[in-house]
Amino acid sequence: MTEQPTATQIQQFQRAVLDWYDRHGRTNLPWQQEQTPYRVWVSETMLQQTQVATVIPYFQRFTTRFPTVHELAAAPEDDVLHLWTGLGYYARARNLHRCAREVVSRFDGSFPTTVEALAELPGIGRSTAGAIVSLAQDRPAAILDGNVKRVLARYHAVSGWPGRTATARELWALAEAYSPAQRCRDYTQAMMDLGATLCTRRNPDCGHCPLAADCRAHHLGAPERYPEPKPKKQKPEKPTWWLLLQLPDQRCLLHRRPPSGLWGGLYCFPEFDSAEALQQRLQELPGAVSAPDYWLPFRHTFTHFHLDIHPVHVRLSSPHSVQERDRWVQPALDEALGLAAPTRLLLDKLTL
DNA sequence: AATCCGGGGGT
DNA sequence: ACCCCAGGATT
Repeated sequence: MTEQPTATQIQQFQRAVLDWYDRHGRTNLPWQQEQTPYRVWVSETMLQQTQVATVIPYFQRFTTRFPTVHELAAAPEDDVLHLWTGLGYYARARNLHRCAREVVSRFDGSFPTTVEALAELPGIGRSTAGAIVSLAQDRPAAILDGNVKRVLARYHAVSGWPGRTATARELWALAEAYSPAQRCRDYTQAMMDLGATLCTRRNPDCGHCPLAADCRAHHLGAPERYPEPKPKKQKPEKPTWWLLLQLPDQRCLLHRRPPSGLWGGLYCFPEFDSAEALQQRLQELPGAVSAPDYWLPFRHTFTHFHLDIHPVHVRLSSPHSVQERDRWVQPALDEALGLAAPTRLLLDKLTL
């Protein structure tokens, strides 16, 4: 168990971090301009499990289409998922939308001002709530994102994987201990900048780090050993056959997935567990059907398994009536629908 | 307390 | 091929 720092150590730590921030901190990120609770919330949500460079264009499009929480709350869910297409972790988008509606209906469009109240909203946890309070309101609140985890785990040589409860509890205690009463916004931004630019996962630049003098991992000569990696297990492989049904006018049949779970709420090609199951479905289709064209399978890897996708392209002479959840979609048109990355990829190929 | 949820960029 | 990233919800 890591011992808590003394008051003197805390002051040294904060001064070193803030002095460094004044000289080297980042000030030009899109979400640092006009730091409202809404913009901080959207950016923090996008940045969960997603890197800054990837997020920037998504953030720009999203805040242009939805400048305030009111436009977001008023939008159909498909519009929100559409702007999230390719970002992954689509539950984030659904929670964002639900949360916007709650903020508008319950709080008249103004975000709550305490960590506790914020963390009760869908999609906002302890860290994101702390980010909104400290960054948008400049009031004291700790965050514990990947950057802060890395800085603190190294500074105190905290053992264990941060996904373990005991390790997370230690890191949170340290994050709270160092969180200052003044310059809350600058401190939070400084810790994220430190983790993102110097205290990086590999090849940390300890030579320029303001905390190196008292960093235990640095003194051990092995900063990269902290935080400890997640214990890995091998991923199972799952084959799937996707039916790419296309009309003479190029439109394709897409099916809306259930609202929760993998790719929840997104539109996908009809999927089958085997080629035989897909062929059986073809026989049930009304109208003339071309011979199936079996495309080269490709792999889409998730956190926990490999999905081996076997696309089967079939041309259909005329559209048949479809269920409520199904739609005929023009692949070239960027319709307001949420699509998973492999679906977007195949639709692009179908326009050629 | 452990598991689930995407996709991309770096090495 | 493998690493993991500005986490939160669900079980």
